[in-house]
Amino acid sequence: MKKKVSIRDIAERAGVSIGTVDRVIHNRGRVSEKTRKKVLHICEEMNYEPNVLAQRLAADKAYIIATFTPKPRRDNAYWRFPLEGINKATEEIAGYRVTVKQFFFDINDEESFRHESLNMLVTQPDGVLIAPIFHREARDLARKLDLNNIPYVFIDSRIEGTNYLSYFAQDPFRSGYLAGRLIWFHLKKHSEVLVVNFTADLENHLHLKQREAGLRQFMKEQNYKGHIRSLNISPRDELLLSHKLYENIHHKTRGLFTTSSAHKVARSIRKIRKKELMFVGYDLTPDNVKYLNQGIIDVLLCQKPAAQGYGALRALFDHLVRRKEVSKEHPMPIEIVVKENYEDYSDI
Amino acid sequence: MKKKVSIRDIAERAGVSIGTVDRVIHNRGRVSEKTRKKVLHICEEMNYEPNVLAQRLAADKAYIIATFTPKPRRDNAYWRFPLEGINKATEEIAGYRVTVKQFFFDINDEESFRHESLNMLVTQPDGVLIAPIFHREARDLARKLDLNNIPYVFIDSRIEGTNYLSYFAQDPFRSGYLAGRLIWFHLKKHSEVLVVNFTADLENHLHLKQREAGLRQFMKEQNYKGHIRSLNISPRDELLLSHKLYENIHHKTRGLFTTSSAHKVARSIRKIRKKELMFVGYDLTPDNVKYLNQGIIDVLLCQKPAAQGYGALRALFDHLVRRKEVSKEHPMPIEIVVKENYEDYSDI
DNA sequence: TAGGTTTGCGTGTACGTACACGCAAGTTTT
DNA sequence: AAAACTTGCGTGTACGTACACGCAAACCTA
Repeated sequence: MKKKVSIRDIAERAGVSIGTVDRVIHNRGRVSEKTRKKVLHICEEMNYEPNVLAQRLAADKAYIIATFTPKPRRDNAYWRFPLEGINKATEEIAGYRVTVKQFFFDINDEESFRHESLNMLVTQPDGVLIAPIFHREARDLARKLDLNNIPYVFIDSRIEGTNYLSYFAQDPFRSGYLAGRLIWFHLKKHSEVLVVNFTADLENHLHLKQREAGLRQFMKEQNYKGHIRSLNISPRDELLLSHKLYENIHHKTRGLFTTSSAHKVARSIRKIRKKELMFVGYDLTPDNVKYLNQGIIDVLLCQKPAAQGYGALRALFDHLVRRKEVSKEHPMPIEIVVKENYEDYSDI
Repeated sequence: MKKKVSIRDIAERAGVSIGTVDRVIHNRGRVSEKTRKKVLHICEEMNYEPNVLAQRLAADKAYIIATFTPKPRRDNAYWRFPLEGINKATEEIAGYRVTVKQFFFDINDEESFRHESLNMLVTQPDGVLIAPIFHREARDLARKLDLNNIPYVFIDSRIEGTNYLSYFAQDPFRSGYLAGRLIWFHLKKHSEVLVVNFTADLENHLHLKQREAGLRQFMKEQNYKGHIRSLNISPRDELLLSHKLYENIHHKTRGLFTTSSAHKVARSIRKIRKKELMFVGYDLTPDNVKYLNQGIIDVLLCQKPAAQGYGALRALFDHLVRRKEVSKEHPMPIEIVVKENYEDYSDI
């Protein structure tokens, strides 16, 4: 194939040294206007494109990317998945002089977010991946990063009004809307649907609220006449869950939608006759998958957490190292997972 | 941060020259067993990983990758998608001295496959991506490539008994099995299911046959007592389709499964009352999506054709350029697509 | 006008790897 | 035993770019 032109070729043709060409290309100044024009013209003419390999090799800069996510724990298996994606991307970009440092905070403790974010900042990262669980604290962190001109990417959700490089998250309303469709397949004319929100403060977990809103919107658009009940229950009252469910599920109930922690609801309703009930929940955690396999849960909506971690890290890499344009928006697909295809989603 | 170890570091620690380390790493021989072991041991110990950039720069080889897929046409929109994935991957690896050349054949003409494959071979590609539509011809091509030690990757399906580097395709049986589950959600005790195979020769399109087999297997395992009809119709008899469908769909029919060309069936049954019928088909072609949006088709199973093209090209890149181990098996996930999330699948 | 600064350019080394070559010591062939 | 290989290793150059350094000539300052 036709050989690529190098700055040496340019230099030769222009009758100058490669140093001069280098200065022109990088706008380092100290070149006469006449020479500059000439070199640029020849670059154009010979269709010069820099050799990325040689650039990176010569630049020899070691990048540091920091990740900042909730610490995965037994009752919080979900956050292992983004880490898997992060680890995969880390492996792939090994050899490019990029160091990825992982930092964690406690998902139930705003203070740990503040504290650990400082630990992260002192490593002087060149880019940061953030799961902005705590709105206010995450916004403060974003501001600091903006001040220092450090690019950052959000996963899971995003903070409006910040200057993020990109985000990778699912639209909660749309996913609820889709859940509506799935339950709809199974409904009869006079059935009922039960929505379970497992949280103490629905207003502080807007994505759960939006999931429910999406489902109700769908039913409304279908002119569904049956009743849609909501059951909001705090994690503190977990012991009451079983009782509450029995109270709210009866022979007309043909749809069940949990906006989080599907496995807890699944455990409670194990004994209810199942073929009658279309049960849709979220996320492929091991606990949830167990009940999916048992046929208690029918569908799990997946937000591809591993892909989020993977994509976000690669976005930072593309931006920092490869200097490529990165798309600012990355709405994650809403994956429909049933017993028969959940294996497809066990890896990234 | 900790500097990456180079072969120089290895050489220093081992008390040999970098040339020796190079010979060990590349198995060029002419190194005493003792030295070899020592160097390898130190590589392990220092966790040496080659710098891809420097490797590529030094090798200074320009790779050629050829792709060989059906030419996308108006009645064959599907094959645009793999190309999109191929183009995306091509962009990503631009700058690594890799040239991707696309070759096409006519999906209805075995002769064009043979002919174009020769055109492809004369470019002396270093790796090939193949859509093995014609079993016998594809096998011949694979043999030639094997003889010349040119690695190749299959998409869409694979030819058993060949020495492919990797494949990216969906398991047709499993996808039919999954379709069974989806239709099952909608069935009543005494309903019927209709399966439509749109082909002249089911034996020559085994993946369609396997899709149907998967569905039947699922129903069998559920102890489904209702009837499952099969309607095999040749594309030549397309005009009869409408009539045949009316003949085979009646008030008890609550499931409709097309193993291909869903849009043609959809067009024919537009006028049949719909809410009663759960219609599952394959592939997100524009025609199919149109009927998905109109509510005629309920679910499309997607085999991620763009991801297949993308993954296959990257696999070749990883193998040739990055010399990384490539997984031989890449079963594609079976994506469940409904009206409410099809947009998520419009890009890669 | 001596001294300093700026402008404009070339040279040299480094990045990490591949590979051709060379050379001494040991081994086989004639 | 001389000639011809083989084994085991080191050296040197190339890949294309970045960047520090150096050095004239031109320009400015006091």
